[in-house]
Amino acid sequence: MRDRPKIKDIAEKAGVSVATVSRALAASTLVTAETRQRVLDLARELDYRPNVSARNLRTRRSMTVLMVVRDVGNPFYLDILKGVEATAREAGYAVLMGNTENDPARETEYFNMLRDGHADGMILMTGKPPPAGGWNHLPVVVALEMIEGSGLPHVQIDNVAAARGAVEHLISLGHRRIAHISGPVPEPMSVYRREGFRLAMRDAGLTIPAGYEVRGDFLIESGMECCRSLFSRSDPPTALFVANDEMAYGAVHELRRIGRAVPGDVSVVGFDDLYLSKAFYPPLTTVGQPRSEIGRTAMAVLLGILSGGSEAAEPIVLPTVLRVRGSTAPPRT
Amino acid sequence: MRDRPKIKDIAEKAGVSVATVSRALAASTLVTAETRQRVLDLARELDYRPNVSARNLRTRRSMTVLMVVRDVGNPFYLDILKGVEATAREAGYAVLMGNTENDPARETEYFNMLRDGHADGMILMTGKPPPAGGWNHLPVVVALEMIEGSGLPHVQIDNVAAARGAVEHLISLGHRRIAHISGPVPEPMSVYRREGFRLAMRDAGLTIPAGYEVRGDFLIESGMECCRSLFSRSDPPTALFVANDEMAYGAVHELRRIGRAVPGDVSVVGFDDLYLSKAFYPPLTTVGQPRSEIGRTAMAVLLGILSGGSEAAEPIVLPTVLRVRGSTAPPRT
DNA sequence: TTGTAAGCGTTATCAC
DNA sequence: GTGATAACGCTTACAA
Repeated sequence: MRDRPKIKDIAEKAGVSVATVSRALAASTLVTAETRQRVLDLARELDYRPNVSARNLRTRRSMTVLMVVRDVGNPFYLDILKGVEATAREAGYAVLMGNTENDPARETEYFNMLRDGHADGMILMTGKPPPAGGWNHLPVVVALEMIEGSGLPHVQIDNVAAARGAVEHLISLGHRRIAHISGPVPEPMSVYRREGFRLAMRDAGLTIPAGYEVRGDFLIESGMECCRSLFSRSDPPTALFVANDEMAYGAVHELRRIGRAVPGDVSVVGFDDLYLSKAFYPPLTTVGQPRSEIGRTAMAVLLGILSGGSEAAEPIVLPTVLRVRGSTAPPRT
Repeated sequence: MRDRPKIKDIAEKAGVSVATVSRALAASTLVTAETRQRVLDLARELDYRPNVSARNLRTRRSMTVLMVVRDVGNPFYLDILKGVEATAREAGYAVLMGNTENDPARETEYFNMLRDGHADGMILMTGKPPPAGGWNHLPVVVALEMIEGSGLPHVQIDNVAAARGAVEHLISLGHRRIAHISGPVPEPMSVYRREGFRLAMRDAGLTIPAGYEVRGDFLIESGMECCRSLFSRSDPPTALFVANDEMAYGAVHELRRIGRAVPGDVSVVGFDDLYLSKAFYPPLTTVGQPRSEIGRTAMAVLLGILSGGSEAAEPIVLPTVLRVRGSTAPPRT
């Protein structure tokens, strides 16, 4: 940074004005090929790089987007980040990481970064709406989560239908006593997955015994605890629909600990298809989400907004797929 | 961004000069408490936020650091990122993500971002040195990897000793025929872990049969393939030291596929202690790295450099711990 | 086609 | 203590 060559230096050496240099560098047509080449050669020779702060100040853009998640430590976001990063890079944008840890102060702080010019746009995956007041028409795309009534563009999956399909799989195997380990309801994503569970059960004419819906927090340990409570009952389930893979790992772990075979005694279905679920034992039956595509699509939508396009009013819903593996089987008869 | 209030607006409303406003906002002592309060109230009222581009241009700092990894999709980096992010945030820095995919062009591109003012410093985890020429004394901290002869500050673990300890564990259980699935040698990290394997074997007076060292690439599939080649031999090993957990998952998966029990027939030790290894079946014996602390420490070192401190000449070596779990046992007699 | 000059919104250096 | 004012390095009317 210190003593980097600037446009002025190139201008002096080339015997032209700074304006011409700027135009040449921008590949403007308003400059002869000859002078343009001279400037380019000089720039290369001096190893010139434009100062981004100066450029940003002048152009009022940062060519940076902000990706805000609840927890950077969650492996679920990896492929999404990867998709966002790839698409952003292609378009010349850098990606800033935002981590809220569900802290409201941090959430608004990241929105502020949009206004102070830190970033031009945001991909929001916290499920929390922008703070009220003057926050309209922000270049924000909501991914994964749903922020109802926000009017923001969304890129998501159909959680209800996906969950329903997963439970229907269990039912079609012959299970009747199916329990659900949910996410942290009343967050929309958790509510929708639970809703899918309920719909599938209802349509099959099955009742959900009291206490068969247990609330978790999406972490491994929580899967273990919820599982423990379900299997301390006198009427334990023969199958579990778990709201995400991590809790499913925990549930399987706990089942093994208390001596129940998976899928022999209990079938388990997860949600997310983390990259490890296929190497898990038993390989986990789970709902696959197109994470990488969610990231790429969200970034593409954001790019559209940033280049002045109109925002799509309808949420973009990407398809999921049920991956049937070794953790589900017919119930023991 | 558009039509945000600026210092000038506050100055006019407060009836003072922009200089005074700037000073008041900076909590300078060169301003009366009274005017300071007036400015602060006004700033809050107008919902003022300083323009970062203008500030960066003037101060010649971006208050941003760049964290560059080989593959953002690798879960191994999660806790490190989390540590970096937390420490950076406390110090008022934002974190930009860089992803090289081992592409040399990208690697230099991220170094360029340091020079063009995109970021003030970098935490480098690619193992690739800065491009030659004029790159001296860059505010770069190398984490995890080793870039020998670079003169850059390092935050790392002792891979040789950690690997050695893992293999000694297998030896102490009574194993004699121990094979090694390595990372992509000749990369330093992979070489060091293999070196630890060799030293432990040598010290125990054990020979390593030809072909007992198989080269992987740190991914699950590679663990499966390497394992397959080892167990197609007439003298298969009774224990495996695998250079990372992901390949260990793959190896265990493959062992199960060919009907070998873990740890009954074959013991397996991994490296990294990914957050899933304890929920894996069998729970994986592995070398635990203080990932979060590596991230925090690397960022702290970088902050020291950025605030003008002298760089530590000696690498900072953080301790590892062997986590003995269920994937290792004495060999079948 | 090129040059001149006016900003972009701050912070820092002077005076007063 | 406070106020003019000059940078910071770039882009872009407007002139020539």
